[in-house]
Amino acid sequence: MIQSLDRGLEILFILAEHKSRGVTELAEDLKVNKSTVFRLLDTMKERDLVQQDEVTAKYRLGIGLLHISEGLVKNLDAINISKPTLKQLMDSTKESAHLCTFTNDKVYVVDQVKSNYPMKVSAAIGHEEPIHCSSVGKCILAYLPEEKRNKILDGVRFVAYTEKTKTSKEALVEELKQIRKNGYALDDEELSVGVCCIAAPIYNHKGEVKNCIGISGPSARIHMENIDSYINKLKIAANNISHNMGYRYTK
Amino acid sequence: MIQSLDRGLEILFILAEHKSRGVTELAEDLKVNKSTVFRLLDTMKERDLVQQDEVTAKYRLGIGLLHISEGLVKNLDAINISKPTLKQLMDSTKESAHLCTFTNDKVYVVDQVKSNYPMKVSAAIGHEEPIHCSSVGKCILAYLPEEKRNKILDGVRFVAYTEKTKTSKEALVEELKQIRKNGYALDDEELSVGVCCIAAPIYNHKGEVKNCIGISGPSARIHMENIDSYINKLKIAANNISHNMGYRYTK
DNA sequence: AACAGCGTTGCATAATACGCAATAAAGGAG
DNA sequence: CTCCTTTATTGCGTATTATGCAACGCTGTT
Repeated sequence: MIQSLDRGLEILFILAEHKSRGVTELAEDLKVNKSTVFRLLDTMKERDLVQQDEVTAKYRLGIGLLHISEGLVKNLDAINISKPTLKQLMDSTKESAHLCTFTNDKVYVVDQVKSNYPMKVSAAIGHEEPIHCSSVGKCILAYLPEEKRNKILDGVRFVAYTEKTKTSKEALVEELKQIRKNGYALDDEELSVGVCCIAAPIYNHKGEVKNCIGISGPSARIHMENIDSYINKLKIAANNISHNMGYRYTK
Repeated sequence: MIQSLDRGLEILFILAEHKSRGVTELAEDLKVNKSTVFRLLDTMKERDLVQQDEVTAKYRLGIGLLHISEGLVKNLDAINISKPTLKQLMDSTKESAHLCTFTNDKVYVVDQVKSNYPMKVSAAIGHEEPIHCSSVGKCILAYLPEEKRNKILDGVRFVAYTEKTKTSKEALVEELKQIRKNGYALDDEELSVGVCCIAAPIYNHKGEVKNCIGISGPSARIHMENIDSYINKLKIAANNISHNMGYRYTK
C-alpha cells in the first residue's frame, strides 16, 4: 500500500462527509503533520479534486471529481460489466444469454450472446418483454421495492400469449414471492410455445435490482428434469455480475 | 507536489477515458515501471476507487468514486439551489437545461435536466466547455471582472469547431459587450452543427458571476424566429436562481 | 512444448515524503 | 489599536518509503 496516495484518498473520503475542512483539522483526522496534509491537498488541488474556499481558506471537494465519476457511470453500465460473464454463461449452458434492464417501468433486452445451436432463441436488442409472463419481467418485478411493485402490478394487462400464461394477479403475486425465495424466475412456455427461460437478478452497488440476466432455449433442451444445472450456472453468473457492479452482500 | 499521489490521480483520469486498462498499458501511459502502477492501483482498489475485472484482470473505475462525488454534489450549493428551477426551465422550454460553473479558469457542466424529446442535447456532467464558442463559456467570460477576463482572453485557443465558429479575438470581445448589454449569450451552431444554445448568468451574494445556466436544443426547434420566448424563460430562471443564491440587485 | 504476454512480488537503493520549526496572515479579545 | 492565538504555508535535513529491476507464476497462443 502506498502511504501518500492512501492518505490523499482518505482526505477525499473525509471531505465527502464534511462540506469543508481545514488543513489543521485534517491533520488531526489523519494523525499526521500539517505540512503533509497541506502538500497532499496541494497536489489534489492541481487536478481540481479539491478546491479551496476563497473566504475561509478551508478545503472542499472539487469539480474534477465529476469528470472522473462521469467516466465511471459511463463505463459502469451493466452492458460492459456483464459482457464477459454473459459470454461465459452462454459457453457453459450453450443457450442464448440475455441482459435486461428496467427503465420507464418497462423491461427491455439490452444485450445478448446468442447460442451456437442451429435451433436457438434470439431476442431483439431493445425489445420490450412483458412483465407478467417473461422470466426477466417477473424477475425484475419480484425484486422491485414493494411500493413500486404494487404500482406496476396495478397496471399490468394480463395478456395470454400461450395456454400456459398465467392471467391472474393473485397467482402472479404468489409467484413473485416464490421468486424472491428461490432467487430465480422461470418462464416455462408462458410467453412462447416451446421456449423455456430462466432469469436471475443483478444487484447494483446500492443493492437495487435494475437489471437481470436470463437464458432462453427450446424446452426440448431446457426442461424440468435438467433445469437445476442451468439455474446453478445462471445464479453464479448473476452473482458475479452483481459483484462487479459493486454490490457487497455484507454491509 | 507529491509524486505518488499525483500518479495515482492521473490513473483515475486515464481510467475515466478508457473503460478498462491494464497495468502494463498504464505504466506506458505514465512512463513509470509496472510495479509502481500495480501498487498504486492496489491501494486505490482497497478504497474501491478502482476495481479489477475478474475475467481480464484489467482495471476500471470503482464505485467508491460515487460515494465521494455524492459528497461533492451534496455540498455544491449552486447545484442544490438551482435544481428545482432548472427542472422548471426544462418543463417550460421542453429543452435540456444545464448548470455550469467557472473553476480554475475553465467552464464545466455540473448539472443537467435532460429534455424528454427523443432528439435532444445531452451534455456530459463534468465536461469542460470551450470558452470562446459555447454559450455558457461566453456567458461566464462576459461577466468576469475585466482584469480576469483579459487574462483569460489572452490564453484562448480559437479552435474552429464548425464553419460558424468565430475565431477572432476582436469579434469575441465585441460579442462579450453585446452579451453584457443583452443579458444572455448565444451559440448558434458555433460549437456543434445543428445545435443552438442560450445561456444567462447567475449572480452570487457578492454579485459575482461564477455560474450560468443554459438551454440547448436542435436548431430545428430553437431558431431565430422563436428565440425570444426561450430567452425570456431563461432569464426568469436565471434571476430566480441568483435570488436564491442571495443576490440582491440593489447595492 | 516452447514462447510471449500479462499481473504480481522481493529486494536494494536512492529518491522523496515526512516531521520539525519558522513564517506570514488573519481574526479575536482586551 | 495592539497583543495574542490560530490559521495556512514554506524551507530544510533526515529517514522513511516509493521506486525500478528482475524474477515469478500464470494464461493463452503458436
